[in-house]
Amino acid sequence: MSLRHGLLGLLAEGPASGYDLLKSFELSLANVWPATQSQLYTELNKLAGSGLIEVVAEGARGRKEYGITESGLAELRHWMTEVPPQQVHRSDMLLRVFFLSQITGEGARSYLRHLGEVAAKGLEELESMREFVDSGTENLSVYGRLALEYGLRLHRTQVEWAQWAEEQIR
Amino acid sequence: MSLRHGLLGLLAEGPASGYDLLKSFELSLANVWPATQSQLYTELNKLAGSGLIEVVAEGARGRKEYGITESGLAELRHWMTEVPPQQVHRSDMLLRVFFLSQITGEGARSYLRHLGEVAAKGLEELESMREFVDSGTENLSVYGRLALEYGLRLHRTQVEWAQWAEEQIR
DNA sequence: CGGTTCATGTAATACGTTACATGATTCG
DNA sequence: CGAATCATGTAACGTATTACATGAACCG
Repeated sequence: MSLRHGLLGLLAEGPASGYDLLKSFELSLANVWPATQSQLYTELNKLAGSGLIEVVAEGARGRKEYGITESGLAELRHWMTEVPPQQVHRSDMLLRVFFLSQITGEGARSYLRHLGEVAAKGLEELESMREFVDSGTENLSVYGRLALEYGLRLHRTQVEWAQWAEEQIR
Repeated sequence: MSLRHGLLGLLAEGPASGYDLLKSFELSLANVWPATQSQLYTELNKLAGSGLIEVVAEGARGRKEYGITESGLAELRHWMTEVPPQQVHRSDMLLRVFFLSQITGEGARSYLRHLGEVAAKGLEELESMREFVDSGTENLSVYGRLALEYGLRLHRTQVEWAQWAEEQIR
């Protein structure tokens, strides 16, 4: 249900085409709400159908630029302020942890080590992203920075946990 | 695809009915891989159909006790060791953070405060869960403890981040 | 004997992924 | 003029949620 709100949120900052929005999802929202091309175009048509967005311009190659409508803005604000955020995260990574007794001790340690490495790699990426953002060439909002910082802290936590967890298995 | 492996993992520790498994999902796996009753029974039938589990006993009230088969164990281990964990989480909570500029500063602060409170509450719950586990009455595996510790650290991180984030908006 | 718990299933709907399909325009 | 990029869409399939539906057995 939130792809819809991701699109509304982006369109609230200005008109854009499906193609533009896809790029935005790939760049800024990739870690928060990934979406496929297919899903995105379908949802745009649904949103236009229900009047939350509308085509404001048409360009070359069938390009359709969408703008958010008043009722779209209302829906966005309603979602922001009234709809309680859902706290359900599925994690196949953690699910495996529950079943580590099914493999050998060395297998378990190597799995946890791997998790640590992956998290460390993700952390590095986010750090270079922050440097890029801080250099000023890219204008990420204050709020984008908050989200980025969340990612940084989360990854650090995971790196530390993975190290700790590996040590527990002896 | 991982509900399947959650079921296999639980059945690897001993036979159980759909009803039993549902309780296990609600208790131990609720924070890692929530599943509904409907989904679970459907998946059990699929698993039995493909020979990864089998009915080992039938009880009162149509109770069917399932056991994992050799090929089920093989599939579980394959998933544990060969299939790379997916690192894709969607978070409507963070998505909202990206769009906080759409509401007032006070609205934004109150949202972040709320996130902190929710995380703090979750943290408390996990802490009492740990106490319960450590008291020894309940026998959670070493690996369950690792997952629990992950949850604790994650929640602490979120509490701290929410406080920090709220201070950034002035 | 009546309410709770045990126990299993189906149907409709929504959301997400992968693959398929097509074509216009720009740029070198 | 050919490759890359821009640009949009559909179809099939798998997974997840909600609601509906049913009934046996246990316990007080």
